[in-house]
Amino acid sequence: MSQRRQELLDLSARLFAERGYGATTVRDIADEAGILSGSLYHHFQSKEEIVDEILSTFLDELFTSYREVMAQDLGARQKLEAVVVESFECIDRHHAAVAIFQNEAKKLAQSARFSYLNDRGREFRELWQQILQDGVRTGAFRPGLDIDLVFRFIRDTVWVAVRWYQPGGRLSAQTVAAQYLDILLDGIAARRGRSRVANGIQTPKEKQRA
Amino acid sequence: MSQRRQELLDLSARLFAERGYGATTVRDIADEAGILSGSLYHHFQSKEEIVDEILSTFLDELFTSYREVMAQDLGARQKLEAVVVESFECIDRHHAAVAIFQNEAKKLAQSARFSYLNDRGREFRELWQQILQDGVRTGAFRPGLDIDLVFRFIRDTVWVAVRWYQPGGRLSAQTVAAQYLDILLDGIAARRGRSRVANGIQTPKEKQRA
DNA sequence: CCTCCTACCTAGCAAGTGCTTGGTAGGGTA
DNA sequence: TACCCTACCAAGCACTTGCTAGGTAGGAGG
Repeated sequence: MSQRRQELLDLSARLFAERGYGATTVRDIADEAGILSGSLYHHFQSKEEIVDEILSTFLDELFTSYREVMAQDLGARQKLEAVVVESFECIDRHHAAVAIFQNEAKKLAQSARFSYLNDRGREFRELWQQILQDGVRTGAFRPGLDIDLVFRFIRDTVWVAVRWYQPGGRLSAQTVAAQYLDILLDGIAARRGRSRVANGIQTPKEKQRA
Repeated sequence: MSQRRQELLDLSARLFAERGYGATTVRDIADEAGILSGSLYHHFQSKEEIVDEILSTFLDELFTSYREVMAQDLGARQKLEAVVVESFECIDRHHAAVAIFQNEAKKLAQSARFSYLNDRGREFRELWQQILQDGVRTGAFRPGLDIDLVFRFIRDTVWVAVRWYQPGGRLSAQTVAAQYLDILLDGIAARRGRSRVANGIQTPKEKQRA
């Protein structure tokens, strides 16, 4: 993979994230790169190939780290914490790709070329629902949870954060993840007899390093 | 307002929600209506006017009901409950308009015609943050909450539900609202010595009726 | 020196885009 | 009868879209 090609991918990802895939023209991309639109076709076969490569690269990395977490011997609550942290770190590292995925996946997945988006979505759901079910079974999470509903709440809240989260901004991915887990696990209502301070959540990776 | 015009607005809203505003052509709308694209311009001055009317009608109604809630003499927790319920009911009633707002507001708001979207966004944020601040001050919500962060979590989770919520489906807007509030207020973690059963949250309106 | 390769340019095509212009059928009103 | 109004059609214009075909500058390797 040539360096120039990677530059064009990064730059395209930024524009797709900002303006949307459909609203970004090949001329926009070329302008940003300082070349003419036709010259893009020396590097890529089509506009679709660009967004395809952006998304599949990102998804491959995300699911690799998800599977690492799931392979570890952890309780449901720790798995949930680890996966949430992993997700926010992914938003941090692949900000543009996550934004594109959020905004365009539904439309793109209708085309055969992007059918893997549906597969990933299914794997994603099964992974989260397994964590939730395990947690309810072992007593980590409270009984009677509507797994389907809780899954959607978590999924949406985590990933939609890409709309306002800024890598390198006031809040680090780890801080946001910790605060989010705090709300998700214990709620925002006041309560007595229990410390509610952010309690130093660690990813499995960090525990390994320590 | 002619009846035909309202039909065209509803139909356009559906298409904009499904395919996106930019990706829906005036020919798509006309086809769906069984007329030719040029004929649309008898009813509307432009494609922008269509989406403008869809969004402003929806937002006017939403903020009317929000202001009703805020005018009532309620504690922070009840206000939060009422506003969440009101929001989910709004998703139920104006499904297409909410979806359009979610997906297109950011881009549209850049144009002068849609500057009111920014105003609404600001009023929206101030309203929610006031509830959260009151709640922390009066002890209804736990101290030390990052108001800014919590606001974004709530806002995103409530409104992004439009992506999967189906009016007339398995879950009613009230059920979803109740379960969501249950998670938001008390979390999903197991805990002893307190009933965690869904606890019959009522909107102020329902309390008036009762 | 010659050949090849990478990265680009020039010019343009076919298919669409929002929107305009001039016209018409059919119903209500005076 | 004469007129007007609403709701539409027919045709097309100016522009933008993704993409293509053929060409070129400059460096690497024999």
